[in-house]
Amino acid sequence: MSTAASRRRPATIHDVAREAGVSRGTVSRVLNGGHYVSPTAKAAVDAAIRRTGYVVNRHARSLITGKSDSVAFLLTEPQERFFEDPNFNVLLRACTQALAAQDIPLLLMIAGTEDERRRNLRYIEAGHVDGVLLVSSHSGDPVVARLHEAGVPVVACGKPLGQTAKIGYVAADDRDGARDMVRHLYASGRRRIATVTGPPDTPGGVERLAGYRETLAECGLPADETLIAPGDYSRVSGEEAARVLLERAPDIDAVFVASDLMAQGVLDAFARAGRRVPEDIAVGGFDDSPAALSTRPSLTTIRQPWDRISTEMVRTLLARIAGEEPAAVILPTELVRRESA
Amino acid sequence: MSTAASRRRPATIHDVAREAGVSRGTVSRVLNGGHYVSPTAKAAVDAAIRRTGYVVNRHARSLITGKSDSVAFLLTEPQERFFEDPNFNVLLRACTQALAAQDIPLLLMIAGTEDERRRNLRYIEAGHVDGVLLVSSHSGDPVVARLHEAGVPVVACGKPLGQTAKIGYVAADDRDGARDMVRHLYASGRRRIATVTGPPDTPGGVERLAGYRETLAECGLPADETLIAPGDYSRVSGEEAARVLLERAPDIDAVFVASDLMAQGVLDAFARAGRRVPEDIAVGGFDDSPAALSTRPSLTTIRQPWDRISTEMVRTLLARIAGEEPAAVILPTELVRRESA
DNA sequence: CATGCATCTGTGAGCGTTCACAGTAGAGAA
DNA sequence: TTCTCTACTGTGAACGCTCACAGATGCATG
Repeated sequence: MSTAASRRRPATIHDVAREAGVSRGTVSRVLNGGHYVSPTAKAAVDAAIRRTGYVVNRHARSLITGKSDSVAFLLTEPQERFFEDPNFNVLLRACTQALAAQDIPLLLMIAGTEDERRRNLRYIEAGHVDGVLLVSSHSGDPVVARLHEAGVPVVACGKPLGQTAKIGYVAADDRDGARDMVRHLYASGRRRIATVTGPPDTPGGVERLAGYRETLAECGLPADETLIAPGDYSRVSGEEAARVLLERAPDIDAVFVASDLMAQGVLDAFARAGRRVPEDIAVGGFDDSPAALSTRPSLTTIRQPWDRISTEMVRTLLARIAGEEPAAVILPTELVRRESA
Repeated sequence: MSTAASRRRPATIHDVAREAGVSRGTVSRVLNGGHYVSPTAKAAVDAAIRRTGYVVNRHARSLITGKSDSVAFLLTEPQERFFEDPNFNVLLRACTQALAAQDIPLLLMIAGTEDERRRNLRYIEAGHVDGVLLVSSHSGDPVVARLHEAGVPVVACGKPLGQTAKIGYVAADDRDGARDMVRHLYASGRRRIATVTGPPDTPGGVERLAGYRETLAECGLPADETLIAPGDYSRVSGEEAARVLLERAPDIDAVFVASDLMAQGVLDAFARAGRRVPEDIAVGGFDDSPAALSTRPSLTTIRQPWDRISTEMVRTLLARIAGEEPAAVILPTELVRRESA
């Protein structure tokens, strides 16, 4: 060995027991809640643990309990989206934190390719994790069904589309957020309100468009399909959609864009076309991602409560693991007014 | 139970042995390389494994081998940076992939607060992971020393500053990258070349500034401290630095900015001050982050080979775990010419 | 004084692996 | 034939923990 300290053999529950003058069983009881342990014994064990620097061996524990005390964060998304989309960062970080508070490690799994998906599924189905935080937007993602079939507790981020299986999920109220934004545009006097949608196989794509349509009807504005341009959440798709809109309907005075990233592209396209925002056209985004602050002008948007979404996902998953039924949690969004609308 | 499939008791090595008509030992040997196993026996075991759907129980294995066959990705950074900096995404994803290829799961640990740091260290020092991929930039980060002291194999991303302990790391050639950029600015005719630096307690902050200084000297340009403005890698710090530079040295015709994120801020500030890029002032960034493509004008920058950095980190760590000495790996950067310079 | 109950404690078994070791069979050498 | 060597195989003993169970103690109740 050449490293500084040779790793000493770590203390076991035996060492602690001997040190404290009690049996293994008593130490184990102290470790697991301390019920049926006399105060004296508990104190002795606590002291012994501190003296020996004992830390439980999770492998040994898992071997007998059959639980791993860890959960997977499984991302089944095309790579690009993970690279580009700052939402994942926020979600991932918040989940890690919420789990860390319970001393549960998070295994990060990314299944971009078919091969990675197979590998990850095998790992999960082998029971190496107690549950899965799933981030996947494709409707009909086979992973969802597979996991459900295998009996692995799952909580998805966003409502899984086209899924017959009943699985738990946590989502922001996309439809309501969209309504808020379109109402806001209407309230500020806009009457030719277009939209750039998300992909139709994602909950956000579907729901935000639905919210847009509902609100137009509610405000008495005519439904006009030329005002609807498709996007795929990427920046460039926003740019392209904006070009399409300007060509098809040059008289638009507002656009509700289904993601901030696309809104960046829209702003660029408008700038290049010489349209002023918000004077000529108001632009509303969705997400309140960090990018929304750095656009010029800064972006009026719908805030998704990522911190709450994450903590709810973790809470729901742990409850699920503990045996509760799958539940759906819908969280409210919030309109953030900035310069673009 | 209400879930679809009740989790069946998974097959053990015993089941496979019985099914194949051999002993546990033989199955174990097949699992671990297949040496000293007859072709007949191996075939029988392989078939039995396929039939039973056997997957090794890693807890049982770890219990006896003393290895966890997993590694931690430990991030000890102020939160904001993780949120904002797209580099982490790329690094994290590539590391996950490189590890997945070896069937080694990655535990994500984020130590923003002192409490999280303690918790994560305790976990790592308990031997729950075989090694650590460390992303930490603060010079004198106590985590580095603690891990080294505990004898845990560590590979850092970027050279750990102010560290007496000899630990392995993988880094891009910051200094050389900076030189390339400044030479490029010089070659395009610029003679008043300023710089916005990274934090002085990070390797990137130090080395990129050193490269800048060296190249100025090499080109015969005078060293002028008023041309050096400090930043902290954040967008706003770039904006602020640009303002400072314009005030102190209004005649600058180029700026080398030590990160793309800061370069965004610089571009904004210049746009607001009415300076055209690149006509009046050329701007060069560093990182080639996704954001570099979406600025207006697009950003000329230095590409850090994140994919190679990640694979090298993983390779080095696994070698380290296998008993090799710590090594330093320096990877070349590349100048990416776009519109801003 | 026996009985019951609640609280506490120690003991053995077993979780699913790997590893060291003992053993078997067959080939080739003496 | 006998011995040695190599290729292969099976068997117990661990690894460090939890869990079920059996005892032990003290106290209230009949």
